Amino acid sequence: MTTIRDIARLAKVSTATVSRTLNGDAKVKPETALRITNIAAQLRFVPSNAARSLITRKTETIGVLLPDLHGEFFSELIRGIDQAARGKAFHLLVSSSHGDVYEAEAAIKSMAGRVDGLLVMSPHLNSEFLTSKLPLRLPTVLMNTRIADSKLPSFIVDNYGGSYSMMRHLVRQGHKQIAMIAGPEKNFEAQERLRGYRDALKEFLPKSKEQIWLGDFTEESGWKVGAQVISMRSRPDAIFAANDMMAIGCLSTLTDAGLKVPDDIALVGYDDIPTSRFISPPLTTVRVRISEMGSLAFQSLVAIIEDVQTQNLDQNIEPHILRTELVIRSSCGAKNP
Amino acid sequence: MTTIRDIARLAKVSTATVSRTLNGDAKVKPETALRITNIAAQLRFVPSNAARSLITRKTETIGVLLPDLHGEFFSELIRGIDQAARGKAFHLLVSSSHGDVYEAEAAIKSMAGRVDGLLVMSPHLNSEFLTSKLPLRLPTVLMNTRIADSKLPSFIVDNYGGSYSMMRHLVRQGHKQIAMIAGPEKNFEAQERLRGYRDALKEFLPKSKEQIWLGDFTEESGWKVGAQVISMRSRPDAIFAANDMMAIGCLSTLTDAGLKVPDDIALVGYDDIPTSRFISPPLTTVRVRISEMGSLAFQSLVAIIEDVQTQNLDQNIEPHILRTELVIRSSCGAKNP
DNA sequence: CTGAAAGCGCTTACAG
DNA sequence: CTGAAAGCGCTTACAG
Repeated sequence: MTTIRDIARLAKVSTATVSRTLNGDAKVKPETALRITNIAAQLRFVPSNAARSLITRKTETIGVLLPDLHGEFFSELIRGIDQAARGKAFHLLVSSSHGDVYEAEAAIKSMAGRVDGLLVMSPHLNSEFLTSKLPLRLPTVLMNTRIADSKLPSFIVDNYGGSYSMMRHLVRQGHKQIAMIAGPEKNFEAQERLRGYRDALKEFLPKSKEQIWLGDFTEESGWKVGAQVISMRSRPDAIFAANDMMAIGCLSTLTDAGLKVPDDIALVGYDDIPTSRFISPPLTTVRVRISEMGSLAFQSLVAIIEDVQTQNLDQNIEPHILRTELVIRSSCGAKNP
Repeated sequence: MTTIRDIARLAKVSTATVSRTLNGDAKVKPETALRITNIAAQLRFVPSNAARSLITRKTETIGVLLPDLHGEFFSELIRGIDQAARGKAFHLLVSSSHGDVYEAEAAIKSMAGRVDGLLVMSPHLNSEFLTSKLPLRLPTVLMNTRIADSKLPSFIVDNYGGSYSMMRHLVRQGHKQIAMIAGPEKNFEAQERLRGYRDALKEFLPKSKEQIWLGDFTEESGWKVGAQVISMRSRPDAIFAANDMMAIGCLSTLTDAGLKVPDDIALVGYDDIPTSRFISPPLTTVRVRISEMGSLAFQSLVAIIEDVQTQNLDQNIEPHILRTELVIRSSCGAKNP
C-alpha cells in the first residue's frame, strides 16, 4: 500500500507538504505541488479514508436506512438522495430490508460509527423505539416515519391530503358509495390515507357510510378484495385502493369476472407507479414526488451536519409535508382525463 | 465523543481489555466483560470505524458502482447485493447515475479508499478505460460489463442466449418475417441481444432478411418505431423489441392506430419488467434474474477479499453467464400461454 | 486473563 | 512556503 510517506520520500518533502498538496489546501509552491501530484498519480496513490476521517472526524458519508421496499419507490428515493449527495460530495451507505425493529436497530448500530448522519425511513416500525436507540448526537432526519413528539426533522408525503383530494374528485365524478381497500394497519402511510378517506367521506358524503377492506399493499390482497366485490349484492360505485398495486390486483379480478371499470365500478389507486399508466383502463391515482423527498431530506441532514443548523433536541419540530398530485386517468370515470 | 479510553477508565481496566471485550475476541474474565459491556451500553458507546479500519486494514464495505439505471432493475440488483452483503456483515456504498466515463472514474477514485472491493456495472461505458483506472489490487467484480481481455471476474446476463431463444420461439409460432427494435449501439447488452437476433435469423429463417430499427431503450423510441410500422406497405409478422419499455411504447402506437397485437402483428420484449404482465395483451418477454446476479457477484467479490480466492491479474477469466428465462404470454400469438 | 506500548496513515496547529 | 511533532481511536503481538 502506498502512503503519503512514500510520496514524501520520493518528492523529498515532508508528509505535511504532500498532505497539503493533495488536499489543495494551503499554498504549496507550484513546482513542488506538480512534482508531488505526478508522483502520486504514478503510484496510483489512494488516500486511506480511515486515517483521514480519524483525524478530521468526518466520514463524508451518510447512512440511508430503508424498510423492505419495492421497486420503483426505492430506486426513486435513492436517486433523489444520490443526486443531492453528489452535489455535496457525500457518499451513501445504504441498508434495506429490515423485517423488524431489531434488525433495523442492528443496522443503525453498525452504521453509526461510519457515517456523519442518518436518513431513516421506517413507516411500519415502532419508530419511537427505533429513535430511542439512535446514537446520541448523530444527526438524523426521518422520512415517512411517524414519531409522537418528534425532536428530529422529518419529511412526510401528504398522504392524508392526497387521499382527501382523491375522495373529493370521486365525489365530483358523482360517486355516492365509495369503499376503500386500506393498507397495513401498522403502516403510518396507510393510516394517513385511510384517515383522508374517512374525513372526506364525513365531509362530502355525510349520509354514506364507510366501507373498508383491509389489505396489505400487495397485488394479492387486491385480488382477494376483488373476489369479494364480485359476489356482493350491492356494490359500491367506486373503490379507492390505498396503493396502485392493490388497485391493479383488484382490477384484474373485476375484469376477469366481466365487470367493466369504470362503467360498472370506478377504481382508483395511490402512488402512480409506472404500470398504472399502461394498464387498461389507465389508473387514476395520486402521484408522490418521492425523489424530491430524498433530495430535501438529504439537504436538511447536511445542513445539520455542517452545523449551519444545529439539531436542537429539546424542541419539537413540525414535519415537512410534501404535496401530492392527483393524476386523473380514466379508471375513475372522468370524461376527458 | 466516548472512546474506549473512557470505558477503560470507568471499568478500571486497560483499553486492550475493553477492545477485546467489545470484539468478543479473546478470553476476558466474564465479570470484567460484563462490567465493560454495561458501561459501554450506558454510555451508548459507538466505536469509531475509522480507527478500527485504519489498523485492521478492512472497511467491511464494498462499493457498488452503477450507471444511470431505471427503476425495477436497479432496486432488484441492490436488493440481491444487500441481501448477500448482510449475510457477510458487509456494508454497501452505492453510487449511481454516471453520465460519462469521467464521472464514473471520479466515483471510483472517491470510493477507492473507503471500500474493500468494488462491484462495477457499466454496460454503456468505455469499460477498458474505466478498468484501467481502477486502483491496483482493489478487488473488483464486473456485472454486465464487457472487457476485451478480462482479468477481472465478471457476471453477465445471457443476453445473446435469451434473444436467440426468443427468436426460436417466434419462429415456432409461425412468424416468418421478424424485425427487431435494437437498443443503443454502444450498449453491450443491446449488442448481445441484437447478435442473438441475427444469428437466430440466419439459422432458423435463412431466406428472411434482417430488419432492424435503432432504438435507445426508451418508451419514446418504441413509439417512433410504431409510427413507422403503421405506415409500412408490407409489415413484418412479428416485432422483437430489445427491451420491454420499447415494446410497450411500440404497442401503444400500434393499438392506437387500430392494429391488433398479436393478430395483425406479434410483439415481444426483453427484461420482464412488472408492467409487462399487466398490459393488454400481456407481453411475451425474457426474464432476467437480476437480483441473483447481484448476490453472485457479491459472493465472488467477497471470496477474493477474504483471500479464499486470490485475484490473479495475469490470467484471463471467462465471464459467468446467467441464464435467462422465456416468459410466454399472449403478445407473441401463442395459443395457451 | 490482563496491561504497556507500538503503530495504522493521515492532518494540523505551531514555529520558522 | 515548509517541516517536526503530536495525535485522532482503535487493535494486537508481546510479555507477564
